[in-house]
Formats: sequence, structure tokens, C-alpha cells
Amino acid sequence: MPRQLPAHTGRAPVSARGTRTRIALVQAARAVFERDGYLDARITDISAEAGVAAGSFYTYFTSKQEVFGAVMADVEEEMLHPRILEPADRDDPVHVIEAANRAYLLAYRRNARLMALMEQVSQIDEDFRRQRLRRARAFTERNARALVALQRRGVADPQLDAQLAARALSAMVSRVAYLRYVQGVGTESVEALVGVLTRLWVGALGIRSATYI
Amino acid sequence: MPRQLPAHTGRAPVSARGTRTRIALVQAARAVFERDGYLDARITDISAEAGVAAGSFYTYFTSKQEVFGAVMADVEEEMLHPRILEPADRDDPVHVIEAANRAYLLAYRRNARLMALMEQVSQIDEDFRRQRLRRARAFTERNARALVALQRRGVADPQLDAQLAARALSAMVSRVAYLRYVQGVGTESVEALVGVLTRLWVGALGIRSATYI
Amino acid sequence: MPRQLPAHTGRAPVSARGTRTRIALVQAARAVFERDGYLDARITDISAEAGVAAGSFYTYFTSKQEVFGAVMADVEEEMLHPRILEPADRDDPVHVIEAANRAYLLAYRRNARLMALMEQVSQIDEDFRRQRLRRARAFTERNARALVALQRRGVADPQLDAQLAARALSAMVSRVAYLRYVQGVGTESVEALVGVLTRLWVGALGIRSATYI
Amino acid sequence: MPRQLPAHTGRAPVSARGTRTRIALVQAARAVFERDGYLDARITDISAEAGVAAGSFYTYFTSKQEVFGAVMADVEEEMLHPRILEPADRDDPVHVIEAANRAYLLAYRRNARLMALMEQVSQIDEDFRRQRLRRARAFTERNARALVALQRRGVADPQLDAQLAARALSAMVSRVAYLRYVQGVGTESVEALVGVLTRLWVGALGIRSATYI
DNA sequence: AATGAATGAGGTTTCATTCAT
DNA sequence: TATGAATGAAACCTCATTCAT
Repeated sequence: MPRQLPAHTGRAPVSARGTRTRIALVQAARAVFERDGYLDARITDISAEAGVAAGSFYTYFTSKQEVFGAVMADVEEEMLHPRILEPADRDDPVHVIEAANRAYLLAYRRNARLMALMEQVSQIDEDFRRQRLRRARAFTERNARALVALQRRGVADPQLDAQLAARALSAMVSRVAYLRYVQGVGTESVEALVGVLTRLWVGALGIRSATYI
Repeated sequence: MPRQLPAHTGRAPVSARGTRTRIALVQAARAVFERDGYLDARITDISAEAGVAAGSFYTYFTSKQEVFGAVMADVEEEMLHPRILEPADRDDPVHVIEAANRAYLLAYRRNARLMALMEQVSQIDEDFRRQRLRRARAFTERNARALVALQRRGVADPQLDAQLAARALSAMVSRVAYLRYVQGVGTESVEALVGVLTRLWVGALGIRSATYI
Repeated sequence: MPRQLPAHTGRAPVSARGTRTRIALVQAARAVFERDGYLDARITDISAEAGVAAGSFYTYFTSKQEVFGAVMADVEEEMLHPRILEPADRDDPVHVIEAANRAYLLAYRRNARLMALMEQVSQIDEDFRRQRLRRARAFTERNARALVALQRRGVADPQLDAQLAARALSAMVSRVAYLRYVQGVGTESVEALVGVLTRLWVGALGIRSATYI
Repeated sequence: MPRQLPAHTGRAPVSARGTRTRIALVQAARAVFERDGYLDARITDISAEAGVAAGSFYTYFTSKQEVFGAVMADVEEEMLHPRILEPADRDDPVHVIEAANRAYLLAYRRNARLMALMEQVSQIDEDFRRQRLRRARAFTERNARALVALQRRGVADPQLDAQLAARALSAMVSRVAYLRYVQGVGTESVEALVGVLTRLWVGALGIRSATYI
């Protein structure tokens, strides 16, 4: 009978060997999660996949939830943050929107398994969901500010609530990506999706641009 | 976890008493699911909530998945299927869209707990997810056909891929509803949401209407 | 992975079969505890000893601590509560004291294994220790009141603090019993112990009695 | 739990550095034992408290039991052995008894945490219990011899079995100390306890002394 | 049809101990 | 000597499902 509370675990490694093991565990966790899904992933499997003893998992993590967090942290770089204002011909809003949509869809397709996983874990783990919403909010804010700028320049429909419009259109893109690349709905190419989504954005925002005359 | 194939399957009740018990179980299941979520709902809890013995559950159902199906069947009526073409001033597409969005959001808000549950179970139960996608597809088809009609009438942007546009815009609405009523993102009123969403639809579809002159 | 807190368990049986099983578990627990000691007793062993599946333990108890409580409750009757005033020639305090000591020692010897167990668990389980101290206090109170009565009758040394004296002399008897019957210190007979202890009590309390002229 | 016989045993340190480490470990062990109790003290905690790596523990000790022994050896000096014949006015047995009781109680109070620990470990570790009983026996022998001397001088009740009486009265004192300073029973001052205990001893032994005329 | 008790597989978690550096 | 990571045995506990009344 355990006579003691968990106490600690979840330490950062000090030695090189420890660092290696931790990395192996995170990689193994990612593989197991992508293969079995969050719920069916057993800690045992992660240890095995990493080639370490079952107990070694607890040298670095406290729970499945915690490794999952580590996997996500590791992966953050990999998932790009497409920004509406970054690319291409900065003066033509249509080009900007198109570039952003393309970047997003490509990244989504590239990491489809991971995105599926995130979607799943969001429905299972309260903390992760909250964290994710927070990030999405930041992203939407940026888009909203960009939209306000367009409205000021007289390029976009000034009657739109920028916040809501940004939220709704972002949701549209991410949901389309989810349906296409995780759920396998439809067979359209990235370019087909980019074309339609951009046209919808442009119309929705009331942008008048030479691109679509 | 099933160690053998179930000896008997959930049967339809024969006696009046049986009918009552089955109804009690389904109601209890809904309450427990909404309270604890799908994963944490124990069959034991459902029986207890229904005021029957643990074993009685298996007189009517084989598994958690199965009661969940029954709950959904029971609830189907309650969840409306907003159709783009049904209400109001059928000749003004803006009115039609607005009415559909309003109906959808109101229904979503009314059944928010249930919608959260469906979203969750979609991520957990393969079968349920597939079933739900099938329904969503049917719904989208209808919208796509309506859009084609608008394009033929010269009211909507003829260059849009009707399928994709319908899918994307439906996804937008349902995701906004999810964020607002399940995740608690924002504090906007139904009317505010309806206003923005409708304006986005109308713009996106390139509808030229007196309503928005 | 358990996704749920313990929830409940530890129910009282409703059916006759359940009652039988619970009794079997308590008896088995007592046997295992007396054989292996509290710490080394495994819940698994208790179930096995009772001839039921491992999981069945949790139908009636939540923890080792809880069965132990049940064992003690079951046993309470069996352990007599020797009272200084009950037996024999009520007017002769020496007879009364002697009878009480004899009764106590006999009971202790009869339940030596159990008493050893109680002593052990007192050092391990906070709650049990507190409970036991509470009982001991009640017992001491009674003795203290009896002593006050003797002091009022002019039979016992009036200068003694009755509370303290009662506590000290009770402790003396129980500790002697523990040393003799649990630790195996000495080889004296019950009567030898009764003789000395009574003589010590009588002297300590300053009782002047014909019995010891 | 040991799965193999220990490859090496706790050695005495050779270097000065080693000596320091060993001392740190013993001190840490005492602190952890007093804080967490014997059972809940983890070797890991002791190492941490001592500020050394987990593995370093095994350079000096083989087991928890072994450090505990070292702690006790370290502490032996600190725990006085009150002797009935040592102090004060050697000719007045009452003074002698009183002085011994006072010395014992003061020492017990001073080391209450440690005494609690010893009491606990006695119930858990067979070897330690035996060792402790042996010491107690030696102590009782001395008291018994002193009592015989008193009987020969005609000062104490000659009918008492000296062995038993010494054992019983010593047990009384140590148990009262345990209840008062470890279990927190009562609020009496040392002097109040000394007063009552001495009076009980004197009466119990049938000592006739000017002190109590 | 209902009851409620029994079953048992199997993943989780701990921590004393070992050992390569 | 010290370090700190790795090991792995072992018990716990849950709860879906069965089944005798």
C-alpha cells in the first residue's frame, strides 16, 4: 500500500543522458498519441516505445496530460502561425488574405494527425482546451486589428464588427481545414480551397479590389 | 470492458413497466452525460440516476454507446434543422439567410449542453462521428442546391463553387455558435451574431440586395 | 487510465448473500491482520482468505483502514470493559480492585494477538489512535470518579489527584499486560500479576483494608 | 524492497569528506524521521535533506533501518537514563524516587519527538523492539535491586515481588510520560506529574517516610 | 423484469536499489 | 566518493458485464 502522496516527479533532466531519455519519451509519446489517440495511449506503451522501463516515465512526467503538454510544446515551432499581414504584395489585401489562407491550409495538411489529436484532446482535457482557446483568441485579435486597418483605409465594409467578423472567418477557415484534412470530407486541392475561401473572405469583408474585377 | 460478446442485446420493452424503465434510463443517461460528460459517465451512475438496479441497464442497452444513441434519437426532434429556404420572405435571399441563421443560433443556445456533448462524443466515438458527418453533408447539399439556384437567378456570385461555399459558410455559423454557447467566447447577443453572420454570408455570396443598399 | 474519482464503495449489504460476504471479509481480515500484521496485510490476501474476487473487497470497504475499523467494531463486544466498581464484594475496595485487574488481564491474555494489533495500528493510523485515546479517556474518567468516592468515604488518600492517579494506575496495568502477553516479558501467572498489581494499587491509593492487615 | 542482497554495505567513512557526508545523512535522517514518521520517510527524502545525491545514501547505509540505528546511536547520550539511586539525599528514598521521576519526565519532554519515533519504530521493526526491551529490562533490574535493598532495610513492603513491582512502576512512569508529552493527554505541569507519581510509588512500595507523615 | 452482488483483467504508480560516469 | 538516472516488481483499484434469485 502506498503510504505517501505522489510527492514530486516531473523533473527537468540534469545530465546529458537524462536529456536524451526525456527527448525519447516525448518523441515516443507523439508517435503513440498519433497512432492510438489520446485516450487509448497507455503510459506503458510510451515507455516501451521510448525503450525505457515503465517507471522511467515518471522521472520526467507526472501524467499522460503532462507528456501531452510536452509534445505540444515541442511541436509549437512546427505549426506555423499564419498572419494575415505578413506575406506577398502587402498593399493588395486580396493577396495578403490568399497568402494567409494558403499558408494555413498547407500547415494544417502537413500536421493533420497532430491537428486531429489537438481537436480530440480539446474535448477531453479541460486545461488544454482553455490554453488553446487563449491562443486562438490572440490570433483572432491580430486579424481583427488588420481588418480595422482595412476599414479605415476604406477598403473593407465599415459596418462590420471587426472582432466578430475576424472570429467567424477564422473559424470558417480552420473548420474547413479540419473537415478536409482530418475528416476527409471532399477531395479538393489546396488551391481549390484557397480560391474559394479567399473569394468568400473578400466578398464577406466587402473588399473592392482589382484582383476580382 | 467486455470480456465476452454480450449474451443479450438491448431489447425493446414489451410490458408497460418495461417501457417506463427504458424511458427512465434514457432520461437518466441524458442527465448524467450532460453533467459528467461522456467519458466520466458510468453505467452505474445512469442506473442509479434512473432509480433502477445496475443490472437492469442491460435489459435495454448493451453499452454506453448504445444509450447515447438512444438519447440522441430521443432528442432529434428537439434539435431543429434550420433550412436556408424555409422561412419568411422567400423572395428576398437576405431575409431567408437571416432567418436561417437566427433559427440555428437560437436552437444551438437552447441545446448548448447537448451540442457540447455531441461535439465531445464526435471526438471519442468513431461511429457517432461518421453519422454526424453524414447528416451535416445532407444539410450542406441542400444549401448548395439553394446557392446554385441563386446563382442561376443571377443573385449570387456565379464564380463560387457552390459545394465548397456552402460547406465553408455552414461551418462558419456552427463554429461561431459553438464558440459562443459552449466555450463562452464573447458576450454578444443572438441578434448581434445574426447581424454579422448574415452580412458575411451576403457579402461572401456576392448577393446584391435592397436590404443592404 | 482511471478518469474518475473513487466515488463511493463501502456499502452496507442489502441481500443475505451480501451480508455473508461482508462477514467473510471481516473475518478474513482479522485472520490476515493477526497473522501478517497491519502493514504487511495485503487487500489481495484478505479477499483470497475470504474466498472472493479481489474486486469484491471494494464492494464493502474502501481501504485497509476501513476493514480494520470493521474488525475492531466486530471485536468490541469480545473485549470486555473491566470496571473498577462492578464485581464481587462491592463494599471492600480491595476486592473490587482485584476483581477488575483479574478481569482485565484475563481479557488481555485471551485477545493478546488483537491487542498487539491495536497497539501497532495505533502507531500507524492517526485516526485509530485518536479513537482509542478517546475510549481510554472515558475509561479513566470512570476510575477517577470511583477513586473520588473512595476518598470521600475516607478510604483512599485524599491528597491524590484522582484524575492523574487513575490515569497512571490504569496505564500501569495495561502496560504490564502488554509486556507480559504481547512482548512475552516474564513468565508470571495471571494470579501473580493480579497479586502484585492489586497490592500496588492498594498501597498507592493509601487504602487501609482488613484484607492486607 | 530489496530485490537482491545488497552488493555493498554501509561502510565507515575514510576521508574527511566522507565523514561530513555521513554526519549530514544522519542528521537529515533524524529530521525526516521526526517530521514524517518512520514509515513515510523515504530514503530519497533523507538524501535530499542532506543535500546529497540519492545514490550517496548507499555509500554509508544499507537500509532505512540502518540509518535509524545510526540516529539512535547518535542520540543515546542525549537520552538520559534516570537512576533511582543517583541523586540528592541518598538516604531518603522518597527524595531519591522523586528525583528519578523528575529527571525522567524532563528528559522525556525534551526529547518527545524522538520518544514518539522510538515508540513507533518499536511497533514496526522487530529488531529495534527487541533491542529496546533489552535495555528496559536492564533498567528494571537495577530498580528491582534497589527495591530489594529497601525491603532489606525494612523501608519497603517486604511482601512485594521486587521484579514485578519495579517493572510495573517503571511502566507506569514511562506510559504517563508518553501520554502527556507525545499524545498530549492532559495539561499538567512536570511538577504535578512528579508529585502524583512519587506519591503513588511511595504508597505502592509501602515506604514509611518522614516526607509524607 | 428487476435486483444487486461477484467477477477479474490490466494500467497506474511508487521508490528502494543499482550502476555507469 | 559523488552523482543522478534507470530499473522493475508489486499492489492498488475500477467498473463493465454477468448471473443466480
